[in-house]
Amino acid sequence: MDVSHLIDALNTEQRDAVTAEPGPLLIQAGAGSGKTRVLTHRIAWLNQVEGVSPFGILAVTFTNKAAGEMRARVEELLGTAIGPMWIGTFHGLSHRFLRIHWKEAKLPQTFQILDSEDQRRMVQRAIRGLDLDEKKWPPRNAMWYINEKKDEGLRPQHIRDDGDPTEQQMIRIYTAYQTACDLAGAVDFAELLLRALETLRDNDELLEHYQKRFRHLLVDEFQDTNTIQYAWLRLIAGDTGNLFAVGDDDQSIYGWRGAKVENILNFNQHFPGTRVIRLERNYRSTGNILNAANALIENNTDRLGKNLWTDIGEGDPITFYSAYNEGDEARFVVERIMEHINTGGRRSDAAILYRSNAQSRVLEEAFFRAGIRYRVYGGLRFFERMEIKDALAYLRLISLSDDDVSFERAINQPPRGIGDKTLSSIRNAAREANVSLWHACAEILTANALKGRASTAVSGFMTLIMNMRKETSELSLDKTVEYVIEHSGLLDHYKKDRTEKGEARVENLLELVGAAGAPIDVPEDMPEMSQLDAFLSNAALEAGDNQADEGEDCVQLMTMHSAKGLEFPLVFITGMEQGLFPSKRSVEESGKIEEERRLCYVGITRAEQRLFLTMAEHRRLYGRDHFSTPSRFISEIPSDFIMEIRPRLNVSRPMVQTPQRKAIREDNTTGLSIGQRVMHGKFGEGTVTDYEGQGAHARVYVNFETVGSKWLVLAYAKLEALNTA
DNA sequence: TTCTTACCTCTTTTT
DNA sequence: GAGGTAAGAA
Repeated sequence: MDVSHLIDALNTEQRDAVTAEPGPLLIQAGAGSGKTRVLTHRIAWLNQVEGVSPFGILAVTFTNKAAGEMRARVEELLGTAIGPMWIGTFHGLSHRFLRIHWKEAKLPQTFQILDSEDQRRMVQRAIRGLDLDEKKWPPRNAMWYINEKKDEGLRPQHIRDDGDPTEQQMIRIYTAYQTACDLAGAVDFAELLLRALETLRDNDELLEHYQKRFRHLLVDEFQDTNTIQYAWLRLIAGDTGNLFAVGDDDQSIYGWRGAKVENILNFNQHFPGTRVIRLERNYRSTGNILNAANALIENNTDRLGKNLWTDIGEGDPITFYSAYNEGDEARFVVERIMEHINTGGRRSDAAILYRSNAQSRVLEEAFFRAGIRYRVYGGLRFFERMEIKDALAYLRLISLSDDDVSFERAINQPPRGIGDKTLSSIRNAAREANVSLWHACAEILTANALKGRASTAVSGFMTLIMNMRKETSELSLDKTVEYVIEHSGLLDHYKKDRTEKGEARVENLLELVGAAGAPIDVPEDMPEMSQLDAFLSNAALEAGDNQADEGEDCVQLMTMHSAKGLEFPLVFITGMEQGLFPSKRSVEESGKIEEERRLCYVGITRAEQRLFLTMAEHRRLYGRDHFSTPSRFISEIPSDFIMEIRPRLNVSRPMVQTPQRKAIREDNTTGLSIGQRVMHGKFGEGTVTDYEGQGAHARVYVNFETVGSKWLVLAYAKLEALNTA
């Protein structure tokens, strides 16, 4: 068979990777080195040359987008559909597994998936159920704790509390939450993975079956795998499976949510005889951009080490612009993009990257004023919108009335006279009898334990749900959705809101009907799943895009995290300020700075031709003023590759409102003004960026060049004011 | 019960 | 500065 189309366009290293003998393989793929191409060609190679059936291949990614892209590209290479191949996200594939083996996993057949918001509510209920103060035990923190433990594969009984009361309390919350989930047939994201892992591990027959079936495993973005994902891979790979891992330790930017770079660094130990292949040739960026990236990342210590190169040529130097404030920064960016457009460039060539989402607003305003179309990534997505979640709650109740999260959401939305008091008596009854809210309602009603009005309202709600179930049982999915938004009263409820927001909500609800009309493929190995359940699971797992017109030619705004895996001819990294990027927190916690630097590396390597770095000397963020020095990352880029441009003279100096603001706040009794350079005996030189308090309590916030920002009490810290030239 | 006003928090994000 | 939650007023 002629397989030249699979290898002809590849360089030597890529070809080595694609055609390697079976066995553990670690591909160190630098940014822009063609890793997706290697992955997809490897799959095609396995199938066409090694004769591996699509059934025997499991390929896993982190995002639905990446999974979809991989599937499409493999199908294109093979010229045929590859339906039975397991290509998907860790969560998607675990979900598929659990739908098939729900009995072994001890789940109800119609188990529901909780998204983050559902999960938070569920944790909140557990906390209230334990009679804990929500102020002291914020649901969100408890949720983080639970997810962290689940991501490490830990159940409450596995956690050692070491007598720590906080830990003990968290374990109690975890336990209560898990009990509630099991009762409601609810599975959160982390649970999908953990439950799949446990089911496989504790069931020899299943394990043997899947180990035999999936002789070839391929993983993308391997540096982002966390403990449980890695355990999942190792379990399925077994001792003889072939794991093909593609990753880049320099692009590991998700340590804060449990990703373990160690999985790459220790790969050899777990898989003896691992062959390592490095892809260092970059096909994306100019020499200047790559050199800057290489020099920056050199400052990290824990690296496998690699150096990107290109023969594209040097290209333009990187530009650094220091703006007066965030408005001036935005203006600079907009002007550069205007120039680009005026010389025939496309808007979609340009990406504006920032560290935190809060930075997008000023940029958005500037683009809006300039009349340039833009698109912001991140934020609320379609299936996460309030009105959509309301409608989904009704649909879930139709499918499984024991779903407590949906019950709480639907029962008084739209308002039907069931208030806190009635609801809490239902909750209590449910907790005491250890049954779902729905079940408790039924019992309360037969026992006649509610007052007249509440009783009518509650039984009215139950009848409504039961009627919906009956009336929609024969309807198609989109007709079901239509029926539900109509008869639940949701549509009328939102129609009453005549504001723009309300109108958008009504539109979204109608769009949901449309979404339900689109065909959804229930994979053939999940035959027992109803259309409705498939739709609901899909809604949770793939929350949908946040903006409809994706194909439009517009400027892209996003965080550096969400830019990973993307590339643009023209890239702006904004907010290059000490304290913002690297973030204040990462400077304070030791060891965090390296991940921050990797994030910067990711940002830089997104650029193909032109890269602009900008900062604002003065920035208002979260309603507070910040005065900053340039990010240390700027100085880590050798001056050969970067060109600093001075502000232009025709820019009217924007208002730095310190005088008025001082009057509003309090008198500055520190004797130091913001922006003042100071010298500290231990910390060295720094700049005053804030102050607070009076007399003996007066403190100043100083941004030191070497140790970052610190609050200092003036009475103790001997600060020497320096003259600024 | 429901609507309105005060208070708190606040990196990064996918599933 | 905004969004979400919690206590007060109609």
